[in-house]
Amino acid sequence: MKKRYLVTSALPYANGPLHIGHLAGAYLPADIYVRYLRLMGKDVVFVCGSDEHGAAITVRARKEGVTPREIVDTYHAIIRDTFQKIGIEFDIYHRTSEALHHETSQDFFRELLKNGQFEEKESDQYYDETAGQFLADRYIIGTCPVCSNPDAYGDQCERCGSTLSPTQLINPRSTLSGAAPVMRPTTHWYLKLNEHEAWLREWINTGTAGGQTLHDPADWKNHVIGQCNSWLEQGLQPRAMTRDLDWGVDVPAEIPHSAGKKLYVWLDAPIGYISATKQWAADKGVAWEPYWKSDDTALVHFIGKDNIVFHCLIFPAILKAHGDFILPVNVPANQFMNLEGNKLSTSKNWAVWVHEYVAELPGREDELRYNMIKNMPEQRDSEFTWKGFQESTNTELVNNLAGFVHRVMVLTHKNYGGIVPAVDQSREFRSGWDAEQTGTYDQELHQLHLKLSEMGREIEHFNFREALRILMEISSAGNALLQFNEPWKIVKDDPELVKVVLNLGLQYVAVLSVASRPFMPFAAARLRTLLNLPALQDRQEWLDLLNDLAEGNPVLRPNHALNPAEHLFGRIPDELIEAQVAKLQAAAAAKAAAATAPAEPVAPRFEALKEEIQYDDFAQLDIRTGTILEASKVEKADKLLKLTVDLGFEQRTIVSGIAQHYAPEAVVGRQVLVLANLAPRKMRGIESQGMILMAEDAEGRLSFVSPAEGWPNGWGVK
RNA sequence: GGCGCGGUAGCUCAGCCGGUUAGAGCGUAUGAUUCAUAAUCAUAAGGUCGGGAGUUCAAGUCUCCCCCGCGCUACCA
Repeated sequence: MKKRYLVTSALPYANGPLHIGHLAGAYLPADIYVRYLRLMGKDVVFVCGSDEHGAAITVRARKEGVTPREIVDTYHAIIRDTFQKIGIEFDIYHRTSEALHHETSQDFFRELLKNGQFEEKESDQYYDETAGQFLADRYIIGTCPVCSNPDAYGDQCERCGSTLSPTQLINPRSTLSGAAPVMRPTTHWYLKLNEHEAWLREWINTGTAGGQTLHDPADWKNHVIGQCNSWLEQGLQPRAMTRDLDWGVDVPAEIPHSAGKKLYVWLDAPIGYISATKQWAADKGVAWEPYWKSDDTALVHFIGKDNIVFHCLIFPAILKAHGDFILPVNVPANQFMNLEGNKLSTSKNWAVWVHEYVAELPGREDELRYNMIKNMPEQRDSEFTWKGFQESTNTELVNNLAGFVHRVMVLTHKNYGGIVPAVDQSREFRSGWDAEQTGTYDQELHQLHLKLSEMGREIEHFNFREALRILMEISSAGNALLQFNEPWKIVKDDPELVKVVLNLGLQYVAVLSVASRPFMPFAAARLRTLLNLPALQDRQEWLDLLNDLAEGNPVLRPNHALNPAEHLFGRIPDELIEAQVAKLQAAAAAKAAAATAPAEPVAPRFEALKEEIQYDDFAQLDIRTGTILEASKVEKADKLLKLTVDLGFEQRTIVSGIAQHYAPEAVVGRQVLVLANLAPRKMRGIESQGMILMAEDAEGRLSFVSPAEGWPNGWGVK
């Protein structure tokens, strides 16, 4: 293992909140890894931050009539808060809008320029002559060539998901002025990636660079290496590192032609890792360089699969081009997590938003973490379902884990008043790991040692699901230990054996209190409290535990007093997941409805006037004031409400087609106008004795028309 | 269109460089048990390893073709 670790998670883009896919992809795995390293006493820094630049943010700001700064401030706060609540514990959560980051990125640009890594190239880009500026891809909309969506963006069509370039759009227009953009030449700095191709190929496939072996490619995931080779085989092309943008890091002003140019995301976001480290070091009063420039540091990037080539090829090329910097020792990219059979989609609002989860299911952070780790998309895309979430919580966390802890605690309280009993370590009993085997105290502690080190090994190799499985194996073995030895039964005949079994059961729980922390930090803390052990401080408690177990030292000493038994987890009732599923579907349906609604407000088209009539024609209508007394839905009718209306001199039953606009309870007490001499008519078996007058607009919205408040019922309208 | 990664029990997923009867958790069935949030433990049933062909003494594991999912990428209107 290396001397120190620098762990990064992909910077979340600050124009929206986090969903479970983000969590499962880049943040939870990193958090597990880092928490484990801390418990092993390693020197580790875990950095992240908001990625706050780019056209998508300015587009959104324009649409909402606010400044880009307001957008990023809002989401930066939400995201930071969400991480904290779900227990993702960064050493620093920075942001790319900080001055420190701008300086760091600009220094990188200067250094690369000085090293001759760039070539200036001219290309044609769309330009808005009215607004007087070049247009980022996002600023151009037009008809999608694939699905004919008239409002596709220049980089992507949000309806069909196609990746586009602005030149593919049919009838492109600028979102700034609405004008058709024109092509105009512009100059940018291109990183000569082609010159880095050879060493990147060797580094990816053999782990060696500059004659030095830096990592073992066998430790990298298949899909990561495959994706990189896919790119390498097509040949790397120079890539623009600057853009014509209005929200980002300026190309340093002293450089000719820099006016109006911003650093493109690849010279911005990943360098955010470095800026964050610098800020952390400054806050802490330590040097940042060893974490980025020392061979005995392991740099690990946690990302989603969409980010592979940038973290495995482009960013390493940038680091190498700069010189001094180390390369990542691994980039354990995860695949994607789907939701209830469909891809997560922000634009379709098909997502479980983490900030909503922590608000709606407070105190259940670990239940989500557990299910996400259990289904983490480590090797391929995986799936989150609310039903699965309920099952994993109820069967594994509540039944197995919490059940085991509770029965050991209860039995100890019942038999020994909550005091850890002293034991005769020579006694043999049935091992929890094998019903056929007898075990001794020493052997069981040794077995726990093996399981704990096995878990550590899996975590070190980014096999978090497997590590979690072993955690549950310890709990199951604990349950079996009780089951095989039946302390509740033998307590009368062989009290000494009961002491051994329960003491050992408590050692299992103590091991769980440490081993569960990387995965379920909140539950781990509760376990420490139950056992009356000090809270974990990330001071190599895992390592100490390994050593103690190896030497046969129990974690909980005889006569140690426990706290009262409490349940570690609570069941998730059916209603809770039904509500979440309904919410998910409603949100998606609302979004779909909004998408099909006319995109632009069309000029209102009033109905043509009807044929002229005489006063006598009007006088035939007997319109009266009335008040709705009762209202109820008509069965098997979507639109109908059955109303009882007071006309002063009598009450009428009136069936009215307003159910889709008004809930029954919302119309009771309402004053209305009633066409009182309309011939009765049966609707859905109910005779309607009149008609409620409503105003209706072009979109079919309805509104009651009524006399002024407090007007008596039964009087005519002239 | 090209490239990459996947397609394994009802469900969610492991299976490294080819080698005894293909694994785990959940679910199901049966039995045991009652300390514990109708929890726990044991046993069993269940898969022609996407389809086809080939290499090999031997293939889920290698090669080729096809189908499906996902990702990256090209090009065209």
